[in-house]
Amino acid sequence: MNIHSKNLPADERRAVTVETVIDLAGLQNPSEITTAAIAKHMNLTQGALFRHFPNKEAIWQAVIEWVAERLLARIDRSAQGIESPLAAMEAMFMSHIEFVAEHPGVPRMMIGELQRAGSTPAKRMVRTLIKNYRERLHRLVEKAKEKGELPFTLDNEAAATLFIGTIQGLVMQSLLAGDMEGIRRDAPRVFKIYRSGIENS
Amino acid sequence: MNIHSKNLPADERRAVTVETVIDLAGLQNPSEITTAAIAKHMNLTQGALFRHFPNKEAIWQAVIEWVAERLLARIDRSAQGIESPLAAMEAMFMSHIEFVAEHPGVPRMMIGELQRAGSTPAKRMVRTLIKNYRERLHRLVEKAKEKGELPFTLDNEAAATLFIGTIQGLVMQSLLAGDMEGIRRDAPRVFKIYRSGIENS
DNA sequence: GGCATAAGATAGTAATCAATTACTATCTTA
DNA sequence: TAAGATAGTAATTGATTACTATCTTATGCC
Repeated sequence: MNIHSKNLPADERRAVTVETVIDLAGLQNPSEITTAAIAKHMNLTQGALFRHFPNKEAIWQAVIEWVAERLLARIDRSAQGIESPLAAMEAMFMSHIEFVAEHPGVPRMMIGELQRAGSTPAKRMVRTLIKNYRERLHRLVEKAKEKGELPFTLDNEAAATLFIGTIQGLVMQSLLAGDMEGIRRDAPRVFKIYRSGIENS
Repeated sequence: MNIHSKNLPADERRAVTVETVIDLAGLQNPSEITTAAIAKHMNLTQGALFRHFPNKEAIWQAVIEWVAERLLARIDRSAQGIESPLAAMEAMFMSHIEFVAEHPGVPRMMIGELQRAGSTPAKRMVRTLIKNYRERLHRLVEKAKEKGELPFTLDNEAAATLFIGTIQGLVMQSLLAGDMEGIRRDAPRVFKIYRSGIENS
């Protein structure tokens, strides 16, 4: 019943599909990924995909769901057991960067999804993900203020926006350079400036 | 010979096309803008577009060219005559934000272009634009160090990455909120943190 | 006022897309 | 081991895409 047998159970086939899409998104413009390309990349016929998903939108929804679960779990785990809220924020930042470096297709998909007009199910999921992300940041910033690690004068919302924006900026620069690996090298240098920024506001 | 007469000279028609594409990019996913949509939005038939552009790629190229010229001119003008390099950087930041708020389609197009695989002419132009942008930042940071406004220990490249990343992050949050106007409100708050960051590194 | 030409309209083309169909292979279980 | 359930194939659908060929009209010049 493993991945190499021809006929997979529906839930495993869906899982393989999600991984395939994330793979492909690392190689090409996510909005140009066709159902035929997905199927080919997983040695399946195009029509078979629709045995497991009602339509293409449902595939994207499943992918975003996968991302949201993994990313939040990963950053939560990275911050676990760290006393200092500021150190926890740094751990979150680095594990987020590590996640993105491992799955370069992920930020590309999220960016592509945000570009879509209106309110698709997938776009709503991205929104929810970032809302949850901001809430975690907000709690950490508040704790840091209580512990005296950050000044009470710090603008919480701006700090959260810049935290996420810093990551998004790093992703953009990597897209520009066509090299998502370099993000591991640049991230600590950029975070250092961010940290100085919130510590002195 | 104005915009409302039916038959425009070729160069004016091209100019109108560029403006139309930027308009549309503010309303929908740039990668989903069809030549039919462009033509309809400017009261022209689809086929007529190809009297003025050899293919669709050339339209995108013209748009990016328009953006690169205007944006660099605008930020250069905003920094002109400002003694303090740090104040000049702030002026650049704010005029960039103002530009983006006026033309919400612009960052969406740039982001979309960066997503494209390989190396299209338009993508190369985006790359060049950002290279020029970084050079301007680099010069200002160096001048600021000489004048004692910024510490010599500051990491120039990280500072440039975070400057651009901060803007990109603000754009992303606006895309998320579906409201590019709010960027004017958030920008000064976020820049304040960025400024503290580079001043204390 | 007639005429050359630039600009636009009309009506196509071939290619590509997501989705559906009729059918077949494989697995599960009674 | 027979029979139903599940998963996959191959071919086809209508819609949409960028692009083109041909015909028509507007504009500027002498």
